[in-house]
Amino acid sequence: MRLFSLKDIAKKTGVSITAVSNVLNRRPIRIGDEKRRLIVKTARDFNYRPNLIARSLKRKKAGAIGVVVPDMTTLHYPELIRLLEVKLFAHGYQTLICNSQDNALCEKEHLETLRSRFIDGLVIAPAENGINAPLLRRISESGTLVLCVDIYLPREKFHYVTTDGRTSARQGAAWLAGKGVSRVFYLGERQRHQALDDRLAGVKDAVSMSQKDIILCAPERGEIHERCRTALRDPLSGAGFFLESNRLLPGLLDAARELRIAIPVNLPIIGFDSPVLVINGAEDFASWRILTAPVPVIRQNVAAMAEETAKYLTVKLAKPTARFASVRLPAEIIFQESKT
Amino acid sequence: MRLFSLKDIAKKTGVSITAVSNVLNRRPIRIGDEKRRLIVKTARDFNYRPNLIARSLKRKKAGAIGVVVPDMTTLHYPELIRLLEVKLFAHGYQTLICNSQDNALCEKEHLETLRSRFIDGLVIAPAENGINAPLLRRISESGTLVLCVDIYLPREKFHYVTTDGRTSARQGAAWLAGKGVSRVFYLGERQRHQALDDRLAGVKDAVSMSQKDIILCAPERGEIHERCRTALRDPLSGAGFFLESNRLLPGLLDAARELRIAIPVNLPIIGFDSPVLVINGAEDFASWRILTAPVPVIRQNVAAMAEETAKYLTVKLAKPTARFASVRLPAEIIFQESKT
DNA sequence: CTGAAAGCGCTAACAA
DNA sequence: TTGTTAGCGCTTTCAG
Repeated sequence: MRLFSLKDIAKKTGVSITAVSNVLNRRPIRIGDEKRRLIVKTARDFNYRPNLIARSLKRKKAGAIGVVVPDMTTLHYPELIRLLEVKLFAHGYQTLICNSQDNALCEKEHLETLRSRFIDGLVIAPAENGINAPLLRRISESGTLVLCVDIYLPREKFHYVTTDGRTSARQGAAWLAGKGVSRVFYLGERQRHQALDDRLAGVKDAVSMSQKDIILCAPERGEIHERCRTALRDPLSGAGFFLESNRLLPGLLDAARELRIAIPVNLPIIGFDSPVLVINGAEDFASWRILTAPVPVIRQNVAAMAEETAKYLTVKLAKPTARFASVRLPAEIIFQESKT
Repeated sequence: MRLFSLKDIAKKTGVSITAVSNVLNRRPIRIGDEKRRLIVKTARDFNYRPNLIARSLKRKKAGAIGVVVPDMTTLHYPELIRLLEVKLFAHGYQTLICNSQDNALCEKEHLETLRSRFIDGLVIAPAENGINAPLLRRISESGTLVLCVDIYLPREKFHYVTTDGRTSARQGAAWLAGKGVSRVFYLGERQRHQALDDRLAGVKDAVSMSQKDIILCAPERGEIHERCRTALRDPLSGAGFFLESNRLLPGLLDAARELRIAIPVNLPIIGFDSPVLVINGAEDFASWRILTAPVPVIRQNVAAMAEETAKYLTVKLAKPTARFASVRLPAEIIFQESKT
């Protein structure tokens, strides 16, 4: 079944297709009030919706924004995407969300597909530290707005919206030092990118670290458990942990539980992102109980991130000459002391 | 900048556009091996990608699936969407994910937009108990495959993939009874739909309930806290809670903590979906501590849900005559006894 | 002011 | 076997 088209309305009202198009698109074209009203009325009566595909083909713009993230279920991405989707839809843009699974090939496929759909803008948290940067450059040069979010590529000219990880990490590490921690372990992701390196740099700014206290793992609980166990077996006077992301926390808790080290009382910790404890069995539960008091959290401002991203896109798409600087948003440190 | 088009290739190779189209689309058309190779080679050399917009306009199919859910950040939706996206992309479909915010108007807007983009299929967890069913019917009649997921509309003819909530709820409630619970409180969502009513029905199948022990709240922590406090103030010999969804758990824990009722030792509970405890402050932490042992969880099989959904779409799109029955997937009850 | 007409890149029916 | 051609529904230019 066909949707109602401009032609149908033109036929019904006895005016030209052009006239209908002009009226319905509110173009500043003079036309008789009589006709205008008739056109608007018929369009409404028949619930006319422009065929966005035909329009895109002609305009070479789809009214859509592509969003490519490594994983839409972890960290702050779900929330970021949700906020973005709502804001962009309010501005008349559809959002095409893609999972790159932190895999450059997969990301490339998605980018090519998005491109051949004429997206107007692309928001990306690049996979594998920007291997696809050349492709991104081509996309950008072909007229699509490219904006990095969360993960940015320092050697590329793309604008970005991210968190000022270095400053917050410095503050977080300083807090650990203030708690009497003399040996800071840094627990981070094996797969690196600039935004993560910023955090590590921030910690190094605040406290002196030996290379072997930097533990980089795949975000896989078993591996983290093992690496942390090894680290914690040493006599640990004055030890503390800085977590690059609290999504690594479960593994650390597993290790602490095994070694019967209560956190944070016997091992102060601090990390990025709110700890999310999913109870999927008695094992989980036992590990969570090793956390005996609330720990401070470095929380990124996801709402502001979405806000800035949406603003950049909508403003710049409406007025390509608008100037923008990249944004590094401050994170907030929640020093949540127990009040029990 | 324009992308490479069929015409460009035709010009470069000196054959007709049709020939190029046929070769590149692997249509069973006889053509000289010489030419075929040349075409394929030039296409690859210039990194040709078909203009999907033009193709959609012609075919009236976009190679895209719309997915509309009430909220893509809560419950099992993020995981479901992720799995779907990966599977569908592997089959050559792009996924358009939309948030209806459980708001019929917003949902309607999204549906209209999706429709005017010629999606091939629509996966929807309908908002507000299916107010937009007539629109869905129109979409279905206009040739777009419509499939309900998670939330289904019993009075409509759309196929669906959901969880057999009634059976699992019955088993869960029976477990409570087995634990010596003689008075089951049912904590559920105020906004109803069939899949939720199924759970309530299941509980009623297993235990007799008085109407006033059914507590229906907005999924808002403060309100839940208050309602649960009221319920728990009565002398509560033999009380237990059935949670329609463990996303309501935080409010219950707040109330239990206030009244110093340890869960589950003094108040057995069971509920749908894995409990997710986000620590966003000392208050949260204190409330989570009132949970002193693991509790059983009724876990929906999200992977199977995504699997069935993707299968339905891909098979039925490839072969519209294929017959399918709606699916009610069994949930799994995780009786996670503590081993500490 | 108004409308006819060209064409976006692709597909498919039809000629040659 | 191959190529020509007529659109898909919309926008936009250019005559009337």
